[in-house]
Formats: sequence, C-alpha cells, structure tokens
Amino acid sequence: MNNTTLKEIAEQLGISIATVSKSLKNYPDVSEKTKQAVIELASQLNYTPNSFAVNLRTKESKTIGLIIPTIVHHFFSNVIKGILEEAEKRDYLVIILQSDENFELEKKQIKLLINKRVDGIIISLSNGTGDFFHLNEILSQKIPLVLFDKIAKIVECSKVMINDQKAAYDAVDYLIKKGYKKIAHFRGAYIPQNSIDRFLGYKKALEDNQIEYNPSLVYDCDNNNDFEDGYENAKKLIIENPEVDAIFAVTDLVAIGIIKYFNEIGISIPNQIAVLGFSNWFISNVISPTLTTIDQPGFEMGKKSAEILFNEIDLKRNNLPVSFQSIEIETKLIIREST
Amino acid sequence: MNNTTLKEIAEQLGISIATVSKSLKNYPDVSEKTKQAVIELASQLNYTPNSFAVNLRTKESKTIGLIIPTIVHHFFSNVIKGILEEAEKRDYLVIILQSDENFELEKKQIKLLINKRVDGIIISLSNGTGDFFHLNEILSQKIPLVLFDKIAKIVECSKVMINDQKAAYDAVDYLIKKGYKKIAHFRGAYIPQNSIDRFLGYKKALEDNQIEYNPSLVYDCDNNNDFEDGYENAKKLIIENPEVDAIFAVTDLVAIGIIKYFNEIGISIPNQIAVLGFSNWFISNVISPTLTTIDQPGFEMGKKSAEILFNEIDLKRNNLPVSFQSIEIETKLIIREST
DNA sequence: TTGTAAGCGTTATCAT
DNA sequence: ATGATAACGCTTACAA
Repeated sequence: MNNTTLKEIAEQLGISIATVSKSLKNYPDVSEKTKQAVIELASQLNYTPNSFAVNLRTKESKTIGLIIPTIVHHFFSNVIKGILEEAEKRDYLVIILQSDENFELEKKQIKLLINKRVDGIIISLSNGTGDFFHLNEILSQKIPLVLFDKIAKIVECSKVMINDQKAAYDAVDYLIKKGYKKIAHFRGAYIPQNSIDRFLGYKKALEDNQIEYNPSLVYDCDNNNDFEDGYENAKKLIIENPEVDAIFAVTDLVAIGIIKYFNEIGISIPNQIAVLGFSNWFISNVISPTLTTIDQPGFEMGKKSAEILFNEIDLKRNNLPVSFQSIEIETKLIIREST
Repeated sequence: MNNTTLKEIAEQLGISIATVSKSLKNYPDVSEKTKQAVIELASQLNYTPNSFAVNLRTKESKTIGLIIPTIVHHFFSNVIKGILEEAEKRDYLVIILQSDENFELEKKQIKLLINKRVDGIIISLSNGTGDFFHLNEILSQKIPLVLFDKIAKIVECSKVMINDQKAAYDAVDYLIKKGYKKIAHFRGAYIPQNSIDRFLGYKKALEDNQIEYNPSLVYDCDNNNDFEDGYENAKKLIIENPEVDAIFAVTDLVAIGIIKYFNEIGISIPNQIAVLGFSNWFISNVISPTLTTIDQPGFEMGKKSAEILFNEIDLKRNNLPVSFQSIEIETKLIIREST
C-alpha cells in the first residue's frame, strides 16, 4: 500500500502541499513551470488522490445505492444494467443490495446506505414493505431518492414506473377484440400495487366491453414461486372452468407455468386456450409457443431512474431547487403465437 | 444533513471528544456513568459515525468491488446473489460493475475500484481480456483478489471455478453410453478458457470411447448471441450433417436455440436428435422438452468467492500471511427429457 | 505566485 | 477516569 500523497510530492519538490494540490486541480494561480513539474512527478509516482480524504473534505462519495427485491430476475437485471451504464458515464459507482422482498432487511439496508453517505438512492420497494418511515429518513437527510416500479405514491420523491393498469387493460382488451370471450386472470399477491393495478386493468377491460366480471375466474398466484403458481392454477382451472378460452397472467413466469402444463397434457395453445403474459422476459420469446406479453422496459426504467437521480444530485450540489418528477415509461403489447 | 458528530455530543455533555468516542466503542477505561450518559444522548441525537472519517482513519472502506462481464445473465445473477448474501452477513457493501466483455472497460473499472480503496475485489474476466497487468496492479497494492469462472491461471490469487473439461467430458460420455453415436458440438468462442475446455472435454470423451473426432461436426457459436447461434447452426447442421443424433451445446442458450429450431421444423427431440446444454439456467427446466444440462452452481461460486475474499481481508487486517486457494466447485449432470 | 493554516470527523497515544 | 493532541490526506480561504 505504497500510496503517494500530496505531502510526498510536496517534499520531493520542495514546495508546499497547497501548491501541489492546486497544480493538480488546474488552479489558475500557479505558474506553468511548477504545475508541469508537479504533474510530471505525480504521474511518475502514480499518484491518485485518497478518496477517503476527498470524501471527508467534499462530503461527497461519488457513489449511489440501489436496493432491489430480487437479483435473479430478468426485469431487475435489465434495470441494473440501465443504471450501471448511466453511472459509468459519470464515473459514479453503484452499491447494490437485495432486499429479498423483506421489509426489515430493506430498512437495515437503507440505514447502511445512509451511513455510507451515498450521494443518492434508487429503490424498488419490497413486497413486504408496510410503511414508509424508512424512506422519510432518506428524505429528511436530503439524500436524493428515486423510486421505480414498486413505488409508494405518498412518498415525496421522484418516481419511474409503468402504467400497470393501462397495460393490463390494453392486453385484455386485445384478447376480447381478438374474439376471446371467457378470460381468466391469474393475479399476483395483494400487496404490491402492481398486481392490484394489473387486476384492475383486467376488470375494467371486461366491463368496458360488456363482459361480466366473474371473480371465480381469478386465481391467486402468491406463493412466491410464479412458475409453480401458474402450473398449479392451470391444473385447477382446467377442472373448475374448462370453458375458459384465454388467460391473462400477471407475469411471464406464471404464463410459462401455464404453458408448461398445457403442453404436458396436450392442450393446444392458442387454439383451445390462449395465454398472455406480462414483462416480456427473454424466455417468452423462446418458449413454444412463443408468448404474447407486455414489454416492461427494464433497461429504460433503470436508465431514466439514474438520469433523474444524477440530475437531482447535481442540483443539490449547486444548491438549486429540485422538483420531483413522476415518469411513466411506455409499455407495449408484443403479440406472438400464444394468442 | 443535520449529522451529529462526536464533538456535539462532547459539548452538550461538557466532556471531551475522546471520552465520547471511547464510551461509544466500549473502552474499558471509562466510568459506567459517563458511558451511559453518552450512549443515551447519542441515540437521542441519532448519532451515526461519519463513515468518511472512519474510512480515512482506519484505512478500510467495508466495501468490496465486483466486476462481471454481463449483468443480464442467469448464471452471473446467481453469483451476485451468493456474494451479496455473504457481504450482508458481515455488513459489507458491494460495488458492482459490468465490464460488458470489454477489456478497456475492465481496466478502467479496476482503476476506479482501487481508487475507491475497496477492501477486496472479485472478478470474472471479460472475453476481451488480453493480458493481466491490470490485475497485477491490484495485487501490488496488496488488495485481496478472487477470480471466478473466467479466471487467469497465471495470476497469483485465489480462484473459484468449475472443471469445464471434466463436466463436458461427463456429459458427452453420458450421451455415448446412452447410445448416441454421432455427436456434434456447438462450441463457444476461442478466447475464454471455458469454451476451450468444454471443447476439449467433448473431444476427449469421444476418443476415450473409440469414436473418431470429426472437426466438421464442430460448429462455432461466437456471434455473442448464443440463442441465435444455436438456431442458425442447427439449421446448417441439419443440411450438412443430417445423420447426427445428438448435440452437445456449449451453453443452455445455444441449446434453447437448437430446440427452438427443431420444434419449428418438426424434428422430434430426443427421438430424432438429442440436445444437451450447459449451465442449468432456469429456462432449461421449463422449455419443452426440458433440457438435459450441466448444473453450474452460480450461487455457490459467488458464496465461496466471497468467503475466501473476506477471509483474506481478515487475515490482512491482522497482518497474517494469506495462502491462495483454488477451489473447484462440483458440477452435476441434470438429466431431463431432451436426451 | 506561493505558502500557511484551519478544518472535515474520527481514532489512538500519552498525559494528567 | 478523563482529556489534550496528533494524525489520517485533502481542499481552500487567506496571508505573504
């Protein structure tokens, strides 16, 4: 750990630390000659500023924090990618944490990040998150915060999301227009707003098309294993409601579970029954039949979240007022073989 | 940013900063009475140590860096998960970077991490990585380093990997024992050692079973889009070598591409031709037919890498000698419907 | 143009 | 048991 310091350079050159610092930071009030000498020696000694000291002085860490519910997840992976690319551009580093859908862990991780004095935080809330006091702690410290995907409407900060309700509505509306009459919904858990919204979109599309909403056609997928949920519920559905001709699944993974089961027992998709997913995971394009789904653009959401965050960090640095944004990223229906 | 400092507590209590610090850190030489007073006021004021100052003082950041080639990747996602869980246990934070298979980016990111003075670094090398000077820079700074999966044998540091050659050998040997006679290999690029080793394992298994190795049965998948590679090569193979009865693919994604094509043109798997993948991605268990593959345990690899790294960090902290480990994680053949 | 010195918030040594 | 003080390495206002 032979790290060169300003002091060493100063001593070797017989000048003061201040002058060395100024030379390296291109201050105007230092002679070209000394500046060159400093720069040369610095690069010779392979000098890099001690970031700990810089942090302490500037009160900035050039680091942001990111908390997501699940790492092994196609959508979130894409979000991460979008965020990392924006951070890269600005030479910012990203600390990533996984809350594992656990409220307590999320709280602890936020504490860790605040403690670490990151310059900003991006979060997608866990399904277990019950209240938002822990978020207020971030805000009261004036740390820029962006929520994405799993957001909390009440929290006063910027947000990046999709319109789950509209997306679901469009999907179901498409199914109806295509001629499907008896449409089931495999819905998600009751806690994250997303699955509620997707359910509401489903319901509204039915109603707007004069199809009576039938609660017994709604199946719960809340065992935290979407694939299994889809598979098992498909089994049930085929017995309980054999006349259903289409299923709108809350997630591609649920849809894949459904397809898997139907493939196994020889039910033909979409001839006997159509399946429509949500998210446009990679897998939905390679399964047989390929899955009609809604594209949820994770990369763009990550990118946008990061852009907003870095913008707020800049504003804060310059003591300018920030106004929170709520951005809705466009989704689109990807029509494939399963409908 | 109303952050309480030791100084404030000291002033309010009319004692010295030193005493406050000691109280909070449970030093033996401070009276129970003052200690209690300090602790109480500290929690009242919601005191947390300024990590910048702590870092500067202790020369530790309680942070490690992780560089991986691709974020959106089932295997690497699992690795990340394993690493994050180990870090979580120790209240360590993890900075994650994506090299995007780009040598220059990898170099830059290592510089950033060294600069940030992380306590340790874990890397899976990019396919573009040509030499290892940038890694030596890490070592010369005495920063603990663990390489995993895409490793460089010459670099003197701990390593966590699988035995690609053996895994491939076992897979192909299994195919042969199962009665397949004409086995093609869809191989990966020529740069990462992994795909070379898998190819060698394939070749050796043939030779050990007295099957002549035939180079024209080896197809290159090096367009950086495994799925497409598999699909397109399957198309070629069926024309050029219609008598092939099994394919060993370098990756599940390649295998999925193959399956996709065969499903489309109505070639039955495994009856007309068998397909065997590598990695055991989630997708391989839900596709039809389900894919026989080799389980490459990302989670364990991440976990093990982190354990080794944290151990080295501890040793270094206590000025103890470290000896580098090379750990081989067990893979296993997962037999499913495609063979 | 250059240097002095204060300060960022801790930790740790050495007096008292 | 408590406190004064130096040190970590850098930035920057101010003095020379």
